Amino acid sequence: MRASLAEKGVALTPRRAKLLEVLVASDRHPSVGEIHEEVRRYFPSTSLATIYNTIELLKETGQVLEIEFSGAANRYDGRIPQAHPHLICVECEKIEDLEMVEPSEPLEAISAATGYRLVNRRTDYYGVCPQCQAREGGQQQAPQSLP
Amino acid sequence: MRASLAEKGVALTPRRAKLLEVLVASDRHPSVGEIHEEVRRYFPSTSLATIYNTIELLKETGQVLEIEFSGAANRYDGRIPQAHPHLICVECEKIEDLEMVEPSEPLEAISAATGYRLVNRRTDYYGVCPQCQAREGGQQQAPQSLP
DNA sequence: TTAAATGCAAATTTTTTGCGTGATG
DNA sequence: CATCACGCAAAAAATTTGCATTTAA
Repeated sequence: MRASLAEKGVALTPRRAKLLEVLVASDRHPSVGEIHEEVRRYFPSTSLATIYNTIELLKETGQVLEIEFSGAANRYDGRIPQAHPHLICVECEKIEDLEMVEPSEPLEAISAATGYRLVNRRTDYYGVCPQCQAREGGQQQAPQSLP
Repeated sequence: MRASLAEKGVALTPRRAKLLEVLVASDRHPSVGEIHEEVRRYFPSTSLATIYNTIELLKETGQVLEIEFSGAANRYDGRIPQAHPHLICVECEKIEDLEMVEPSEPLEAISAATGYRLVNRRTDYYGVCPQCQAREGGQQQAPQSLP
């Protein structure tokens, strides 16, 4: 993973190393803001722009998967950067990896049928997680933050 | 469709009727901006806020499917508001419905396995459409606009 | 006439960009 | 000393909100 960065000729600075670590250590699919907070615990002067820049680098080398949202901040998956299904709680905004589902059609079949040169796929399931269901009818829960 | 609005107790004003018409008449998955332009051709004083408001109403009654993007504007599908796969060209930003693919797992199976109460699904394939491939190597094309 | 619909403009939020400084090889 | 990393602040872009006015049941 670090090798990919080296290949690209970009330096693995301490800040970037920490960002990589945060990304890989978390299975919570953190947002840029959350990554920023974590990195700042070790490098308090780190700016948001640097986080965005570094994530851009990682996206280019396919080392992080970006999960886009319009209203809210994008979320990032540094553990399984290949496209895979996610389970998204619409209440607490938790995002989980969903291992059980494999999309039926391979990209090649769709490519052949449509003429598109496919580069990526996104499959997300939206719902209410068990914890939020249990809490239902009671008061709302604040969206989660990193531990 | 209009009945759904009536049931909800909201008025079907001329602007809203036009917006519905634009939404259903187009298979291009227009953005709010594009819808706005179209509606303005008939009601020039229409504001963007009204478009956003009305789309919010339609979302609540499940009459329009929102396709979220972070960088760009969201796109809307008023023809097939049920979740279904889309084919998205990353160059010209065209969005097509993809009929051939049916996600393998029914929501119920995933619900049972995960404990989530699922409400929606999103499946998108990203690639370069045949037209943009043909143009490749040449100059870039401007993103499409409504006809 | 009472409530809903709307226009307008300001505010919010996320992400991008420009520029100058500083670190590093 | 030349390049890349970075902080800072401003800029962009999409969406939401507050408020006053118009429309309409």
